[in-house]
Amino acid sequence: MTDDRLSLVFSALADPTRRDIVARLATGDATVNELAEPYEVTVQAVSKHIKVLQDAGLVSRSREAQRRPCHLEAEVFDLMTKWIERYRREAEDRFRRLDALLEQLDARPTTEPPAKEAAS
Amino acid sequence: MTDDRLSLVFSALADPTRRDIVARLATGDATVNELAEPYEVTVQAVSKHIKVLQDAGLVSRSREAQRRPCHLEAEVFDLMTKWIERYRREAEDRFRRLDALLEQLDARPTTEPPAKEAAS
DNA sequence: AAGGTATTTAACCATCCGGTTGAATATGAG
DNA sequence: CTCATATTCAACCGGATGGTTAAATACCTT
Repeated sequence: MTDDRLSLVFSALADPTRRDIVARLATGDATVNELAEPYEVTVQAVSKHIKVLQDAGLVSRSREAQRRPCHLEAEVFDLMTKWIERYRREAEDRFRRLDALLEQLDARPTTEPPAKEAAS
Repeated sequence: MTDDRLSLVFSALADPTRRDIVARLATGDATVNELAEPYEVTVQAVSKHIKVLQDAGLVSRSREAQRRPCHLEAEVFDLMTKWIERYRREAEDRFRRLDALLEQLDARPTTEPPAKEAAS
């Protein structure tokens, strides 16, 4: 159902542990075991979290002996930012227009009725 | 489990229908019935979606006769943008530093061995 | 070949989530 | 009061999700 990229990214970041992992990876690459260490959950659970982040394109892996370090892919953030900014801007523009309209109405003499369709 | 605001917001936007509703609300307020019209799902399902958006602070309601128009609250986007931008910046900075380091190494004379412990 | 470390897979479980139908509530119109 | 409209609440269902334990895989070391 949620196979589009944006859904995967938002969904991945909806979990606090996963956001935490992203925050940790922003300071440098790390292995599953290193990432799992601070948490109480098993390393398998963290492995699953990383799978989710990977499927969302937020994390990539490499190989280095037995280890498989995780690397944060920052570009994916753009996708979110673009979406967010678009609708925020629209909503704020609309708000600004409404605000201007109200100011305009406010400027009129209050003796007149509220201008309910002043036909013609 | 996920009662923090950021989780609620990301989780709310992880659903395509809900993102669609947000997009729709960015162009103007609308009632549940109006919002439900374009979709195949029942109006109850849309009502639930709106509840989720409301709990995340993305949408507010008012009353107007029987209707309860939905209004998009754009400020909440800031929370996400801040979080996203923070880690993107960190990751990009790190990338830039690594890039610079590689360039620096690249500038060295290639006649020398790759500087990996010149043992034996 | 044998053993240790890092990681994933498999099977399972409880809970959450998005959807349904059906009944309840709230408000306005006759 | 009664009816119609708008919305929510309640109970239920199937599939996803986050967690577990136990076993398998991958790679290095000896």
